[in-house]
Amino acid sequence: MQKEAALFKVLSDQTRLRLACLLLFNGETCVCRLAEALNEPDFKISRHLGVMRSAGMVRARRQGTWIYYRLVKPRSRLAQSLHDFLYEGMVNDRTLKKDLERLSKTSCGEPGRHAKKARRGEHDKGRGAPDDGHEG
Amino acid sequence: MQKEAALFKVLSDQTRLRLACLLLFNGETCVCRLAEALNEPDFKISRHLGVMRSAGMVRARRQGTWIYYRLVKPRSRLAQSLHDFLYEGMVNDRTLKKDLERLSKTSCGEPGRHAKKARRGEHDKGRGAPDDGHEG
DNA sequence: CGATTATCTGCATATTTGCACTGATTTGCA
DNA sequence: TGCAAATCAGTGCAAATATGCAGATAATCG
Repeated sequence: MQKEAALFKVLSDQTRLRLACLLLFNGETCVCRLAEALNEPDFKISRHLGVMRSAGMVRARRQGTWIYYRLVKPRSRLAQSLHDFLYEGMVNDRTLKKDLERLSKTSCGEPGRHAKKARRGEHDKGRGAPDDGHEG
Repeated sequence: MQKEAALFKVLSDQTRLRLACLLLFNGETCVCRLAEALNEPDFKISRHLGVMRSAGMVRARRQGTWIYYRLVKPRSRLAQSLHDFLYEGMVNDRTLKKDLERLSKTSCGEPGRHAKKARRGEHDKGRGAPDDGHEG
């Protein structure tokens, strides 16, 4: 059951859990928009997505300059249960709602959008609004 | 969603995942029998049970010399989903079957049983059979 | 009370993990 | 080919975690 423990480990990090939820509720999304939605630097998001990909939880697709990530379609009963579990458990989550809200306003430089994303060094640290402190 | 991530973190350790499964499938069990079932030293099991208890996942009940642990009854939809998820995902797990098998043969000194448990220093390290390598 | 059994805790150590920084790679475009 | 933008990968550091050992605590029995 090493495999299952590893699955839980992937979701034991809040950043990765937020990413998984965003992909679950928003579908395929590119890295830069995810970084904006979470208000975190891109290399951090990239790294966590790499962890999730290594665990076989997400898959990447390249289109031009951008790389789009999506949740792997559940093939096993276990994976389907996990998706259901995530969906039911998070559908009313406050952090997720905020993330989705930010996501809807993102513009990562995709064609037809204005590029205005958080640059390296001016990310989340030290903000005032406790968006994701606790909601249970 | 810090709370949910913490829940996943508890189960991200294989020892704790095995304990959770044993409690899910076997019900309330005392520490010594759990330690025998997992073939791990008692203090290690005690530590992990402490982590699970701090997370609100299990509850302890003292009866004489022994302390019995059980999974907390799911009260939220999320917790119920997690139990279902665990049950469905692990019911056919090889490691769990071995653990349950060992558990059925345990005798931690409870009234009416013969005491014959692993002593400190002679636990699992360096066995030959890869019981829990991978089974999915 | 003292001995025994079961469980928990303090301390030290090894491993793991997250994070920031930097450089390399890939892609688009002229 | 050369340049710019975005993502990926390697390194060093600090914090968190797991583990082992020894000792402490709690309950039972004689």
